[in-house]
Amino acid sequence: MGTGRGAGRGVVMVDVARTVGVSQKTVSRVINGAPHVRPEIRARVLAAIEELGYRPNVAARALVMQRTHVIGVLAVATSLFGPASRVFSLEHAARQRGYELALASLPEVSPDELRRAIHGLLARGVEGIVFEVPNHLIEVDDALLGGVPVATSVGQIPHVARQAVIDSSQAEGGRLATQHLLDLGHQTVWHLAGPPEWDAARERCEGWASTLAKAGRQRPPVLYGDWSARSGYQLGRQLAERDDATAVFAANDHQAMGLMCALAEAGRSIPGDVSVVGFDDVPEAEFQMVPLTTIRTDEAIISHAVLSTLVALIEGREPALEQVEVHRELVVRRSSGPPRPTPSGPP
Amino acid sequence: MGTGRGAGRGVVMVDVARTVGVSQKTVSRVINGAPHVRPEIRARVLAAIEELGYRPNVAARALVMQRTHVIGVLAVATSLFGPASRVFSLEHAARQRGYELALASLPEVSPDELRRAIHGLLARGVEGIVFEVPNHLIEVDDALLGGVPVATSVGQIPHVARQAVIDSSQAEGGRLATQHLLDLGHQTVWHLAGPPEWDAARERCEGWASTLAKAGRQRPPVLYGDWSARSGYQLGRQLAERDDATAVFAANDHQAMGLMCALAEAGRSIPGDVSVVGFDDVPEAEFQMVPLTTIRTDEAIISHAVLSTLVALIEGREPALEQVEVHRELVVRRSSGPPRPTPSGPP
DNA sequence: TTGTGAGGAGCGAAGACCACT
DNA sequence: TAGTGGTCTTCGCTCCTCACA
Repeated sequence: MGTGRGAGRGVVMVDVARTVGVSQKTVSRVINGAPHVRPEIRARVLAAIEELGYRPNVAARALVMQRTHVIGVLAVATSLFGPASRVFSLEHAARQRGYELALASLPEVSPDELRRAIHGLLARGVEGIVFEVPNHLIEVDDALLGGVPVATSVGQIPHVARQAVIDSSQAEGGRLATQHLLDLGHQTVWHLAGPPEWDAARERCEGWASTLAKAGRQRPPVLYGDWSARSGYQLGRQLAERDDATAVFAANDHQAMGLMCALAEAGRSIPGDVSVVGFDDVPEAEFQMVPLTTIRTDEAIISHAVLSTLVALIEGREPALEQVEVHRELVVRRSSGPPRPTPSGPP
Repeated sequence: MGTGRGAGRGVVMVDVARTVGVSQKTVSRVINGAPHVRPEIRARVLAAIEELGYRPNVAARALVMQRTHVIGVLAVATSLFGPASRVFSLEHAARQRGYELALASLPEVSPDELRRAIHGLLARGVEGIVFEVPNHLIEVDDALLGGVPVATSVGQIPHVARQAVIDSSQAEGGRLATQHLLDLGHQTVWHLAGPPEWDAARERCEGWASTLAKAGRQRPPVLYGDWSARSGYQLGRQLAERDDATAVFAANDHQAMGLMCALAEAGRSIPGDVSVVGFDDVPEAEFQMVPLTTIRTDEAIISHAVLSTLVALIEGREPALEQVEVHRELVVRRSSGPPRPTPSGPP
């Protein structure tokens, strides 16, 4: 049963036309700002629209225009700060450009789930898809996508013709963090990486590795987490046992928090015994019990760039930019400091 | 000129019908699982659909069915953990019921922005709206909503006929937290509340106040924050100066983190000098340098309840439940403990 | 001519109704 | 008379064509 009608309880364009005494086409012109309508008629039409509470029917418009103005977003791990905030800034960017988002957040990260989700998005008539998933998962091709363009900031997707890849140069952040710790006088820097399937994790790791290499420092083994505070804690327990680790760069703030928790538990002081640098500058990083030194990124810029290029592809233009200048900034707080002067002997 | 078409590059139902050699109507029947189609024909139609890569046109379907199956979500403060995770679980709940979400996240919280956002959602043809905003903002009425039903877990909305309010009994969490601290032996409990405009903040505060009252304890003044770690820190600096505050219940984990930061900065130990209890159990609460005692809630249940009732309203049924049994659990970690024995000597 | 408006076709799918077995 | 399946119309809107100032 149910009324089920989304808006305007059956008031349609022709009703507006009739109350004003013009043709339906004229009302259409007014709504779409088309020319050839006298100002006086325009005003009367607008008044009638207001009075009747008329709202255009999106479905009818989409049908005839062959456009839905819907962009799909495929996201995983939306419980994490980064992915979640990216979805919201994508939504914001989309709305600014006259599009809306269709969200598909994957509960599990499997190629099969991904295919299903893509099917779902296409069924909803999306005109483009943004991938916010680790790109090892993305086993897609043009056949599956039905020619719909895609965009991502997580790295190139194979076998897809119409795609825009935004290189957000995450490595730069890794360099900043690592160099900061070296500048403080640490011999070398350990790294709690994110999952290597994530492009962002690989790039941050690469920035770390290259900085160490350039400084001619020895590179400790990479410890891989999964972005969670828990994984940071678990890896941190290993690190806490060895006293040659005086500086650690964690791939995100939550892993850094877990690390600090493990260090505190082991009785190691921050930054006295171990300096910690995170990545993201989540709002609460500043207010940890030891305020966290971290890398701040303007994620909104990346989202806007991703959306711009995708919209360009959708509208048949060549995407303007593929490299976006992202402002990355080191925010120094209390979790990083110079190493303790080494006495000649270990404890 | 872009192609702009969302799916299936122009393959429409008639094409499927022609390749099989049946009428368009028969294909429609197969797709919608309608009766009166021989299994053999059904199989051939399905095969043709697969082969041609046919995808139903959502706009056309929506037009003729007078249904969009879109539910709007109006959210603010999506940078916070709570609102963000609620949006995602709403999305999940909606998808399970065959609906999709249209998201409108408000950058600023003003009644004017809210009206604009509602207009936007209605223009997108939403069949119902979920409010995830502090309810003091919600100045709406049926005229503005055009008769679209609403649902919320943030409290009753005045002047709206078709609405479902889910009472998630947040007060219970406040009681659990406060009682826990009293049970540990604290004389009384301070409260860092959330912004009083939020129903959730008021309820948690009420749970705290009533527990103190029932125990016959003196009630310290309420300190109001804004959910952020920063506000927790600022209020915490005030609290850190007075040594009669031995136990604090913060309205969410992030305020609790800020509080712990301020306490640590002031040299007060946790839980030795001050016990802290949060609310939400964000994933990193367990891995703070002093792991945070907090209240865990199954937010997903609330979201599902909100969506169920809204869908019931949309489909013209009477909503089944308005009160939902939410599992709230005290998670005891290291940030709470017994008070230090007072030097003057207890009785 | 140059605005300014009306009328009609059709987008893709589903429902009412009819025509065969 | 059931079960099948086809035909025609309709949803609300935009574009095209054409009529009138």
